[in-house]
Amino acid sequence: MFQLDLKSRKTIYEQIVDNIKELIITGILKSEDKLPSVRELSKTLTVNPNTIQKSYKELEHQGYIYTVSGLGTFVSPPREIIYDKKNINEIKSRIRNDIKELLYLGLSLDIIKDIVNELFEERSDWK
Amino acid sequence: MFQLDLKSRKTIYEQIVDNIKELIITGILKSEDKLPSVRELSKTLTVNPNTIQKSYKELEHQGYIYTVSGLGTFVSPPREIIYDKKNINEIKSRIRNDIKELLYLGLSLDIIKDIVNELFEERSDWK
Amino acid sequence: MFQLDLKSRKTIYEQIVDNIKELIITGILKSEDKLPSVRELSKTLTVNPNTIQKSYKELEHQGYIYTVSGLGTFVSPPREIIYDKKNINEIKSRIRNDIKELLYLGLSLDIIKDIVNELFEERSDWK
Amino acid sequence: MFQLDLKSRKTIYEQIVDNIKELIITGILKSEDKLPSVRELSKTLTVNPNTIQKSYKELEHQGYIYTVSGLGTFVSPPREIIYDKKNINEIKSRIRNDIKELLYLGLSLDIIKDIVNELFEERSDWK
DNA sequence: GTGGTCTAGACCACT
DNA sequence: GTGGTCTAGACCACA
Repeated sequence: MFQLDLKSRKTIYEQIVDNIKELIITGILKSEDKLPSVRELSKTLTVNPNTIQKSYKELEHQGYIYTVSGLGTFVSPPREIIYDKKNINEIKSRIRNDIKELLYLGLSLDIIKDIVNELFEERSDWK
Repeated sequence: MFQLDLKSRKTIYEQIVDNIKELIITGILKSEDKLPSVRELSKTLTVNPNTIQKSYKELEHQGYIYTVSGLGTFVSPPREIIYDKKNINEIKSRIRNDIKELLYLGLSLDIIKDIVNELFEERSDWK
Repeated sequence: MFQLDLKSRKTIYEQIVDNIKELIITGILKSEDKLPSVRELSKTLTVNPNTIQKSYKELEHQGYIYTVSGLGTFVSPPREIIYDKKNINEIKSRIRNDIKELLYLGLSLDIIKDIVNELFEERSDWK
Repeated sequence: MFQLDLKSRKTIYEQIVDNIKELIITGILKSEDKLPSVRELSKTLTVNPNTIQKSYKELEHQGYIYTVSGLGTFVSPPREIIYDKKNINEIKSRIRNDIKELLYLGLSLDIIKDIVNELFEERSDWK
């Protein structure tokens, strides 16, 4: 399904959340698909079940998945994903700061644009 | 100088690092300017001196400031800031994550491109 | 594991850094080995946990170890150690200073060369 | 005479001691030469007189210079420089560790030898 | 006055 | 249990 990077500064639980989000966004996991059970994923990732549990709860909270007790956990239909203007502005502001920092490091605007376009390329195939 | 946001999820020391970095990047703090002493900033922010020192060490580590023991802490000249792939890749990776998050939020790639281009417009006049 | 020398002019945290580095370099601590937890080492050395943590952070910073919060601290695989000019130049500069000091002590350049060659002999068999 | 590097991690007083030592070793300052007065050097280096004072005391303690009150400070004749076997072994051991570290960083013995020889070249002209 | 180290002890999030 | 942050307060060396 995906791999964890223990050396990353990200928490394991954050990585799981991000990875599953990514799988949903990219369409690898589709609406109403069943996610692996907590125990199952716990085994395949060799990670404490509590950690998986917590990740699922977070994803549920964010609207990406839902749980039917006794049946399992499933991917939510797309419409339920939260669309939040405040949130978008926060992210925009973070990107603004990163651009500033790159400029400060001596990169030219053109080079920075290239870098960002590179990032867009990474995504351009699947959406 | 700046204010801390106690409600933020960021740790105090991270906030201090980010704020000072911002002051340096925007040119409000210039090369060879003296930063407030550990104790001084500690008082004005009502934060423990150890926490300030940790922030200063992190900034020093990142190459933004340097320290003369017994004299104080100063802003590094811009060229000395570590201009290496590691640093740039870190920022690149931050932007990558932000783009992902925008996608999670349901924005299309084209809209995100527009947003980023907007940010570039903001800068195109002053560099 | 190792012992601290309270008489040394080196600070405690420097001694810890140097000792652990030595254990890693000599291969006594191998890649992916778990280091003692902060609290554990704190007890065995009868040193404050903060001091241990500072040492661990410094080692992480230098690329010798990595940390998984909640799990523990581990030895990095060798390739990941920051192999860059900065690191090597630092060591080079240390050796330069040592050569200077030997000259201060009245040794001639030739005698110093002999001493260094002796050190190379020690290694020539095992690498 | 020489320049201080404020960005260095070395203390100012250490730098002064090292620099003057170097001048004596290289023969630029010769036996019985008069050193600048504390006040004078204080001005030319724009450094606190106490710092100069302390440096001179350290150099006197190590046998490199001597003071005649009312007259000034002078370079000691060469024979008085302390020759200390214990000290030499300590330095040797430091170099051994540095070589180990370079090996660990992935450099081959031959490359390390080249590096060290480079350092010897730096000195080969003046002794 | 400056930064640097260290201790003791508390609290938090993650596993 | 693990590491990470933070406070309070002490002591040191250097300028």
